[in-house]
Formats: sequence, C-alpha cells, structure tokens
Amino acid sequence: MEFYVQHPRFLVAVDCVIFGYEEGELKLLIYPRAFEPEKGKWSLMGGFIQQAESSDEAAARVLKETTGLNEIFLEQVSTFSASDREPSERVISVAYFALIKIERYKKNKTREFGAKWWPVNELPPLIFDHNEMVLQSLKKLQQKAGHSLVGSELLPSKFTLLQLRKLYEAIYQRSFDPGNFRKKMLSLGALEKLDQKNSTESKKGAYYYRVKPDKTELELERIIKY
Amino acid sequence: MEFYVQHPRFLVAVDCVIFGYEEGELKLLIYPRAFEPEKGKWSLMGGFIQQAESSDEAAARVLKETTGLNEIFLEQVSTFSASDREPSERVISVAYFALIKIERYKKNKTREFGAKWWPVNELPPLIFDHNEMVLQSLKKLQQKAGHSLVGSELLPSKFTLLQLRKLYEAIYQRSFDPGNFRKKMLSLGALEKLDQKNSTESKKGAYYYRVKPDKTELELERIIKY
DNA sequence: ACAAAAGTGTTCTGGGTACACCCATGA
DNA sequence: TCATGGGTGTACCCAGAACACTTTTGT
Repeated sequence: MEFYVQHPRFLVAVDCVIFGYEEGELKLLIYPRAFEPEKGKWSLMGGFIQQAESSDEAAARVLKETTGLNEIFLEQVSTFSASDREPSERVISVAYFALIKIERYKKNKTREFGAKWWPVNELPPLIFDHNEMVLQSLKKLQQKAGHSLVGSELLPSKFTLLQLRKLYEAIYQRSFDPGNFRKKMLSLGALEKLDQKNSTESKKGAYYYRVKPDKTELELERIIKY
Repeated sequence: MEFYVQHPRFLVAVDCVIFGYEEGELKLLIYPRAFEPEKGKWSLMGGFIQQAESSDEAAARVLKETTGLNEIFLEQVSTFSASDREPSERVISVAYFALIKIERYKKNKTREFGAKWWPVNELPPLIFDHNEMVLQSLKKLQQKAGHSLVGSELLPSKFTLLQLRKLYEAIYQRSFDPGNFRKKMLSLGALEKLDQKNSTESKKGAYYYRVKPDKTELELERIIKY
C-alpha cells in the first residue's frame, strides 16, 4: 500500500455533452463558464468528481444540477488527459454524452446558468478540448442510433414517423427516403401505433407511435448502415 | 483558480489489455501482481499516470516497460471509477487495449515479470474489475476488426489467407466460409500478393500476402457484418 | 489413392434504394 | 385544385451465404 503514496494525484472532472432535439435540429446545451480560467467563454457543463463518487455518478449529478433532470440517458465517451489541456492546472476529464427531451428541460435553469441550446453544426468555439469532446460524442450518438431507437430518448413519448425521420436526418446529417425509412422502422417491431393523430405537421394527419414499453432498452439489429 | 483547490485529488492509473495471437488462439498477456493488495493474483499490466504525462503516454510507457515494445497499436477503452473498485485505496483507472505480434515480444520480459500469455476464453479470475476491462476490450477489438484490417497488427508482416481467417475466427469466436472470406478480403484492395509461398500449413502451399503499405492505416468499409 | 487446404465459380436470397402511385386535407 | 405529407407497392441491384468443383501435393 505504501507503494501507492509516491504517485501523483490529480483533479478529475466530468464534462457532459448534452444533446437535445428541437425544431428539426440537433442541439447542444452549452453555457458560459462561471469561473477562471476562461471565464465567460462557451463551455460544456462539467464538474469535479467528489470523494466516494464514480464518474458515472458525477456526470449524473452535474446533469441534475444543471438541467434539473435525472434518470436520463448517459454514456461515457472518452477520457481526456493531455497534461496541458487546461492552461492553469492539470485536470483529467471524463467526457459523457447525454440525451434529453428538450420539452422536459427546466427553463429556469437557463436563467440560472445562462445556458443556451445551440445547433450542433453551428457551434461556437468552446474552451479547452471541448469541441473535440463534442465531435467524439456525435460519433458515439450516430453509432448508438444505428442500433437502438434513440427516439424514446430525444423525442416526446409519442411521435410521428416524420418526426423520427427528421431526428435521424439531423443525427446523420443526411436525408432518408420517407417510404423506405418508414418500412424499415416499422419492420423492427419496436414501435406501437397509437389511436391518436397529429395534424399540426401535415394536412392529412399522421398517426402517433411510441416505443413499445418492453423494447425501450432492447438492442436492435443494425438500423442504419453505418 | 482557487476554485480548483477545494476538490479532491485521485490516483489515476492505466491498465493495458494486451492481445496477441498464437497457435490459432487469441491470447492475453497477464501477470501476477507484484505488490499488495492482491499480491500474486492475476492482473492486467498497469501503472500510475505521472506528472506531465497523458494517459495515452502512460499506457505506452507501461507497455514499453512490460513488453519491451513501442510503437504498437493502443486504443483507449473506457475509464473505470467505481469508488470501491480497489479495496485499499481509491484509484481511477483508464483501460487501454493493445495489439502486439507475439513473435516480437521479448521473452526475457516473461521471466522478469512472470507474465503469461493466456487464451482469452480460458482466462482465470483477475483482480478488481479487470475481467470487465477485458470484456469491453474484446468488444472494441471486434468493432475495430470489423472495419480495419487487424492482420497487420496481430500477424507477422506476411501471412496467408488461412492465417488471416483463423485470426478473424478467433476474434469473433465463429467460423467463416473459406471461399467467401478470401473473396471479401481481396475485394477490399488492401492486400498485396507476394511471390513467396507458405508450405507449412498445407500440401499445396498458399501465397503470402501483406497489407499494402499505404493501406495500413486506412479505414475500410465494413468488413464483417457486426 | 486420399485427405486437406488453395483457389474459383455459381446460385439464391434478403435487404437496401429508387421511385411510382394513391390518399387525405388545408389553404 | 394544388401542394404537401401520409402511406403502400414494386422493380432492381448488390452483397452475403451456401456450396459445388477443380487444383496441388504430402503422406
């Protein structure tokens, strides 16, 4: 055990790449950093790991503190540890990505932290290596969306196939053939048609669907060739 | 900056999941832990991150120290941070996986550390969460092998298609149709046929191939449906 | 002669893609 | 009536899987 003491100790942080989906665009929740260094510059939500807290727990805590939400999807992306990644002092950071329904996001938190939902492909420069974290997270999100239905994480609990398709188009930055997309998604057997229709987005009105309760966590076949 | 000081600091380690390939089997290099706690139990190669050293650099250093090799393939897998993952003292660990050619591995290192190449699917229980690290690394390796040619990392510089297929069968724990596998691999355009033949593994003798020099780092199309 | 890998060719199928087409309805 | 999305059907193409078959050579 005395073998341990001679080694250096480090501040370890988590940074959260928080994805939301709104107005046909994939968005990211970022905020102006509240303290030095780089105070005021755009940054991901982050925080230091505390004693007796795992990085998963720390990420969930940061998310709770900054968005008011818990029990949301969170997945580790990668650890960033370049010794000069923060100019003033060395910090090792574990990046996480989160998927949240913007509708559930508490607006008052926006005021509290000055946070802003920003379209992913128009992001301003972020501090340190946060832009790189975003890039890697987007890749992970694409991978995840490729074999599990991210609809339930990013869309309201009921959604139309148009909405689901637009979401996938936003994630992959490409378009999908409406007919083929519909058939593919339905063929997976994870969607349940509801009796309700949505008439706000088309004249005819489209049926709502939801993810079947038992399929929410199911790992599906490859959905999108990727 | 004074904001930083109030937060706890942690020992941060790297653990290396070292894959090799020998006698038709995918193997892992593990060794008996040299110090308490859990001294003598089977463990991955690991070490603490030093000042001014990134986790990537630390992993490369550990690999160099324990195998004598450098410039080998290394990729971050995940960070393990459960507060009780080591019984005596809290250590956060970043897991890496490495691919090495066993032929290049210095045998003297085996004696020095008591290390042993162990078939992946017959692993003994390892300390702490090291078995979980291995599982995740194997998944990452399968992913990597699915769209880049791991032959150049794990096989000698020239190899037959039988050897390459056996390697893929070991990685995916399944069999591939010899004819189809051959056609698929050749169709990628990343292999170069040599004039030499190998006669040790078949009566007829099979031509050696090597990965085209400019294709070693190329990200290829999806090779294996996965 | 036979076994076993090397190497090539053929057939079949399923999924993806492109695209045509009808339906419903608000403006 | 026309534009727009909703929803269904069809034809084609290609990659993968299965498998037949021929070649070579050591035993």
